[in-house]
Amino acid sequence: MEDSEGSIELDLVAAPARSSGRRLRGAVAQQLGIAIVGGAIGPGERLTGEIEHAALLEVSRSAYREAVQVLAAKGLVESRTKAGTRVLPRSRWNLLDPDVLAWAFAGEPDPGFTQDLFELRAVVEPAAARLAAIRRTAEDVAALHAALHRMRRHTLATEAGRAADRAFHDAVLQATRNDALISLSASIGAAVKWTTQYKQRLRALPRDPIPDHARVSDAIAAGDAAAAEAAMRALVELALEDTRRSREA
Amino acid sequence: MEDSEGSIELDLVAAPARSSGRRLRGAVAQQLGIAIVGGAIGPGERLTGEIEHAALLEVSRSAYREAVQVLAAKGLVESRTKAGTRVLPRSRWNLLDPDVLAWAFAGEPDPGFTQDLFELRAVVEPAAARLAAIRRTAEDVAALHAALHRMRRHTLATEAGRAADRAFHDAVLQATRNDALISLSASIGAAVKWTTQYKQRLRALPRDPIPDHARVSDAIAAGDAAAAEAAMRALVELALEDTRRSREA
DNA sequence: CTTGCGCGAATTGTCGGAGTAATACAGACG
DNA sequence: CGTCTGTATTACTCCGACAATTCGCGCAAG
Repeated sequence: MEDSEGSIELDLVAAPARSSGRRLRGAVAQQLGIAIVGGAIGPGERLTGEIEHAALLEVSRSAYREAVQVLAAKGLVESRTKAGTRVLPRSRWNLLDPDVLAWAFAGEPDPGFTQDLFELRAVVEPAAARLAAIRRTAEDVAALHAALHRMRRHTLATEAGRAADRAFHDAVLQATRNDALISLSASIGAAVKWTTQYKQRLRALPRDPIPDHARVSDAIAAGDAAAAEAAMRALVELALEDTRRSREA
Repeated sequence: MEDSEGSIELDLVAAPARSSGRRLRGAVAQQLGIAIVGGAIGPGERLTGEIEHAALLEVSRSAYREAVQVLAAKGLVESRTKAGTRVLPRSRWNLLDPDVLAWAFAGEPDPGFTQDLFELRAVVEPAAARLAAIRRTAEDVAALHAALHRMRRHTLATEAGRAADRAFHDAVLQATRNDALISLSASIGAAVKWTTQYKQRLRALPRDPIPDHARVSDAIAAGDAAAAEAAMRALVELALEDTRRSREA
């Protein structure tokens, strides 16, 4: 391959950024994943030609195949002999997979899908707050307070502040002691991250989010399930309203 | 490999059942996945020795590596140079991934996790029924009626009946027109499938599930959001009670 | 003319081996 | 006692070949 560069200038796919810690196949998977989730490839039928596609990306067939395995594991593609590997319909995708979510928000996020994620939060998080209020331990309350404290110090304008925001929501899910909900935490957290970032990008946030979060924290600490649920519902709905307003603005 | 069988009788891992349509690597991934999710390997640190482990399973390194990539994509393991591939803590697993769910229920299902899944259903499905009542189309109502009809004809004692049950719940999620919830449908559906099967296995179902489902269907068809949410909540809670009772019996 | 069967070609699947890169660990050094 | 460097181990990448599968086409039989 040491002499192929002279004749072929097919860098159009942009050399996979392997600087990102991820191994080469991870970069290939990310690249293909973004192309698929972003709609650049389309849920019809593509990716034919294993060897030629690998050559196009300037990686070996092994690396390309392992990347495709990752995509197949997330339900994005399906490989069958003779028929090639085709992109599956969107309904088969594991949209809540953290990687898939990251890929979905790598480009311009789809407003409709962002709305869907907020709706999911509106369904899950209030119920989670209710369970958390019933089952929280002293450690859970401490984690909530710590996250809230970090949110106060930094604002949502800084990455540290947004990380604290995610830590807060994660702490609520953790306190439910429900493995299925905790697993959703990774997805919810990603949704919170991307939507908050999206909201921030358009204009400075118009409202102080601290009181909303404090109300949730206090209700959970007090063990008041109904109040925790109501406070969290208000929080999510206000966040949704902010996002919608900033999109229309 | 044609002569290796004579000296080595290490079939203890049981020849990967590749008859199941799945390719060899899929069988390896399933085998490892069940071992991990089932707790046979433990979230500590294992799977060291890529070549030797591949030899143990009597597959090539390529197939073994691709299987490991699948597991890594689902958050079960993490590979790092020099340190080997270690099983990640349970909190990092994508428990809602359909494959992971299937592996979790391949052996004896963990009662605690089953309880967690029911709690997830209790959170998501009533809210989904509410949204479905608001947004359902004529096609959605037809799908609900068709599933209900199939449930009436076959019972939950037959596979066809259980498939109809899953189709019913899937139709509700579909009617929400929310991609995130629809994506959860695959997980919820798996949870419904396994828990129903688990319930069935212990003793004949003590209650007729048709009226509960019919109430949900009618409320959604009528566009009555509150009634749909209440009916679905009752359905899930009764199902949970059945499961709990059959576990204690 | 229609229908069924089998052969061939194209594509993914599987294999084994060689060389590279990264890193945990230990030992030397300040 | 802390830091640095070297080394050994492990996964990562690449390569080329062969096997398995299956779709499509042509041929033959009805």
